[in-house]
Amino acid sequence: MSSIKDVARRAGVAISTVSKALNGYPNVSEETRERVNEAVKELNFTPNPIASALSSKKAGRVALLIKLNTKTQAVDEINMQYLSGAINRAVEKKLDVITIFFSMIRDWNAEEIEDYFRSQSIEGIIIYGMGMEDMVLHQLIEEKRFKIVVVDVPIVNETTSSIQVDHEQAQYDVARKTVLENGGRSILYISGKLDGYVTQERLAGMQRLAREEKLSLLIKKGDFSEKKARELTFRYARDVDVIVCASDLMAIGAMRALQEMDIFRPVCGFDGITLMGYAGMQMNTVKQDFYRISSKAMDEMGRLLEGGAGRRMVLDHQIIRMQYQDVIS
Amino acid sequence: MSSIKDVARRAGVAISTVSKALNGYPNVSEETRERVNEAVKELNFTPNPIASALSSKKAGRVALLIKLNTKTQAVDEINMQYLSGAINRAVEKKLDVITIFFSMIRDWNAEEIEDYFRSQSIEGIIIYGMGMEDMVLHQLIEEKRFKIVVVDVPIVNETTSSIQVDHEQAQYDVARKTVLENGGRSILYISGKLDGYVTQERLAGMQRLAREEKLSLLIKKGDFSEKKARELTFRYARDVDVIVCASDLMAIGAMRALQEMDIFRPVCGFDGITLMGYAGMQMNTVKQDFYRISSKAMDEMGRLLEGGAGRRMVLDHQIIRMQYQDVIS
DNA sequence: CTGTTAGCGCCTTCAG
DNA sequence: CTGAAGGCGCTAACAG
Repeated sequence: MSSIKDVARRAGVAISTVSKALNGYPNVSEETRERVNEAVKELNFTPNPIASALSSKKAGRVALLIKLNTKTQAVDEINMQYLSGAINRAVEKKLDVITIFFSMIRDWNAEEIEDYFRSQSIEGIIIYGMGMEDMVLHQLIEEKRFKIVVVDVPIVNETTSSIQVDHEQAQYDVARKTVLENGGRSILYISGKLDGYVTQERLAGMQRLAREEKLSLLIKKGDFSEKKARELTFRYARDVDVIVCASDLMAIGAMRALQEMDIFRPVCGFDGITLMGYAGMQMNTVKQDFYRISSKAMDEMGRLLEGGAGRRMVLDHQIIRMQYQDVIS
Repeated sequence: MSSIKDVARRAGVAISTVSKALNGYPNVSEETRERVNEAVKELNFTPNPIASALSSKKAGRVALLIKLNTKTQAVDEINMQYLSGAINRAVEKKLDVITIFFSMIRDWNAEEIEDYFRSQSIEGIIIYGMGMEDMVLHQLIEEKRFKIVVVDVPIVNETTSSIQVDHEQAQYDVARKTVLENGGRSILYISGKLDGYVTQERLAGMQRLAREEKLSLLIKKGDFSEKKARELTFRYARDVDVIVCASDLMAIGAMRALQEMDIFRPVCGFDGITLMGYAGMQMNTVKQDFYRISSKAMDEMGRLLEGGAGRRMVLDHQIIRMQYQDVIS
């Protein structure tokens, strides 16, 4: 491993000059810059990021904080999309990324969490799947000691940006399409967990549609659980014309229940996960591009780290019809 | 952020003494150790891993190299299990982990890959999903410049350990159970990609069973593709009594084809993924505990980093019957 | 058992 | 535009 010193000697310049040349400082003549670059090539030199971080006090490390659903791995594909989107983008931006699972810090208080991140030289955190009940995370955001990007949570401050699709509009769109395609005046809406931010937004979208289209709306809490959606469907499906679910998983549960009841009701979901196809069902759903959302989140993190202020970002969504053919390979 | 210097002053000892006390060196009196610990508490001190890494030249960083299946996200749960198993274990062992996707380094040559890892101060690599065709990875292993743990690839040298379940035996077990439960003398075996290591092992297990039980065996290449398994089933299912697939995904494809053909043949899979349940099928499969495999891989990495020699590790497996009830939440 | 002294590889003023 | 010098926070011999 050659060091910057070797490069300096090889190029016949001082160490500091090499540093400047490599880091694109303006005050280096084109000639020396070239000489340095040559030396770098010849020695196959790669700068040591550890030394660089220590010296400049900028590690450029960001943590991806992910909440794994322990109940079902069916939605792992969402997290995997999040991970790959963020990581690939981070490589391009030369940021260092570490992945942290929620379960690890679940029982820590805000101070412990902060210490841990500090001890890991982490400057930024991208948070996926945060709920209203995650008090310590709220605290972390409020304290503004880290640059934070929250996905699907509408909180913004000087050091915090938020990114998400418009859940209200998306829920409105997918439900509207489903109702228009199939007809029907009464709807069973199976919502998510009440402490989730997106739950409220999606619910609002559904309510707006009901208001505008003068539909009767029966709202039940499904907690994003396939099982609950299944039970709710058994109980209420006969009384309504259409079933709108706040997640694909619940939509699958509802659909299965309908099959067992041997009655038909149009169902729509939310997320656009592959599983949908495997479950052998066809239905409308909202396709969120998790990979892209996460890429953008990392871009935004780059901005924050460079001193930008927090802001709100809303990405677009699509309404699609998912089926088996789409997922088979 | 207080530094070791502050702690030293506060405790009234030298910097190096603090370092020794904190890193559990033996030659520090109980008394000073206590004083140091107190000072640490009072100052809320957390050691700076960057400085430590630079000084000791041990970053303790390991990379998780993961091959994402771009065709179907249905198996993301496997990778997610791998990731969480390794990461959680790494935290306990105070190792730094970064995740790297195969796609990123796909077109690099061995030297570029090595430079990249070096530049990232990575000392160890855990490789998931490596195939025989991945020449650069083989080169990386042979060059022995990194500590490597390969999952599901039986290669071992001084700096490389391998870890996996006994695929030969597992395939034998699951196929045997399925044949015994259902009867039948002729088998269609839908194998994986021929350039995969596990493919060969599983095939060998199937062949051993056929030999021992005097079964007739029709072997077809399914490439781990659900679609291919589906096509092969349409074509050959009528001629056999049982269908054994080298992966759950292919088993699902086979099962669906059978449903469309409206004939029954027992099918068994391999992996034990949740999707199996969602597909609404019941069948025998091999349950691999990916989380545990990955934890063990990280343990083994710890051993290698401390100077241990590479070795082969084989974990146990289970034969289970997976069904919808098992996966619903 | 404790303190002193060099660095680790790089960045960053500050003179020249 | 270039070079010298002083750290960043910590570890690791080596003296004492």
